[in-house]
Amino acid sequence: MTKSGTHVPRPTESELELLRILWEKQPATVRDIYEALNEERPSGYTTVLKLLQIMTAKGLVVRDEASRAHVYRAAVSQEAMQSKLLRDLSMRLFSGSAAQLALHALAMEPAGSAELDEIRALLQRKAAVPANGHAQAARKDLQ
Amino acid sequence: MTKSGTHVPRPTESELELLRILWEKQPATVRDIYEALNEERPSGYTTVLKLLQIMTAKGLVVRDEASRAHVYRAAVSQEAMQSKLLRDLSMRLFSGSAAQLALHALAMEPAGSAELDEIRALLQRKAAVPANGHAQAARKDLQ
DNA sequence: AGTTGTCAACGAAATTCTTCGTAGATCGGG
DNA sequence: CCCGATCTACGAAGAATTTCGTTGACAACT
Repeated sequence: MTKSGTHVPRPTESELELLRILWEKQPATVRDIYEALNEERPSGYTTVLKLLQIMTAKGLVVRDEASRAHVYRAAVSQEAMQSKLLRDLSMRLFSGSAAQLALHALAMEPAGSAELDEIRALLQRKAAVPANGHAQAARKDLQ
Repeated sequence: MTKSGTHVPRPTESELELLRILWEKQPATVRDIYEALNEERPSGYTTVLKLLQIMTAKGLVVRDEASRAHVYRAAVSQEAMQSKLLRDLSMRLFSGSAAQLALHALAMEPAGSAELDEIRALLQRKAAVPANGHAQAARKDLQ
């Protein structure tokens, strides 16, 4: 029973590790993922398999069972998961303010990286469209 | 044995909940924390006590056993924990780039909030002093 | 056809997390 | 001095997480 429900749960530590690999290399078989994971840390084949089965049940990944070696894909995009976990952390530790979170993250960052220019551009855009505009488009993903 | 070692571990879900309360109200007794927690969700007194004992062993909180009712304090400031978990998340999900993380967080945020001005100011400062790295993140963290 | 290798499924052990009941010590009043 | 309230410590149950061994199916090679 594949719990075809709507809500994608928060991945655990290990599950997120597999998702990272999937976003990089999907579609992928258990063996693909197993080998990629073992370039980062040692792990058994059936360990990976079991995790993927659990993740399938949770709805974190989807699989194609057509060939003998099942083929897996992430059920959510990396961007959606980033949004989800950021919102999560901002609730948990930043009084729900993603802007506070961003401010803190920027303060930790060395100056002069290319992303800072992107951020300036984003702020410019936000200033141009005062007080809502993107707000909705930007927050349609979670839940 | 109180593991007075160097590394403060990542708090679990519940531990972080207690830390949030402590940052707000410390120093606090078990009862203080218990009552504050129960304004958010129901929980038993000994549940809170046990958690605090575990957190003491982990080094997440420190306690003063002078009076009969022990008095607890967070062992790390909220800012330090924010940095720690942000770095964590950026490693786990943003290829280690806190700037990417910040960019994503900002994109989720409604425009026009007061924090955006702070961020503009911060970027201004970073532009003025290029390539200074961690100088700013090093500002007062502990109390 | 028999042997060898790969696969998914299952179960289960080890660990961590969460919750709370119970016991024993201590304090304040009567 | 005894009673009830409050406190810490201890242990343990239940859930979630992480890991992997074993089994049976299937395939591929000889």
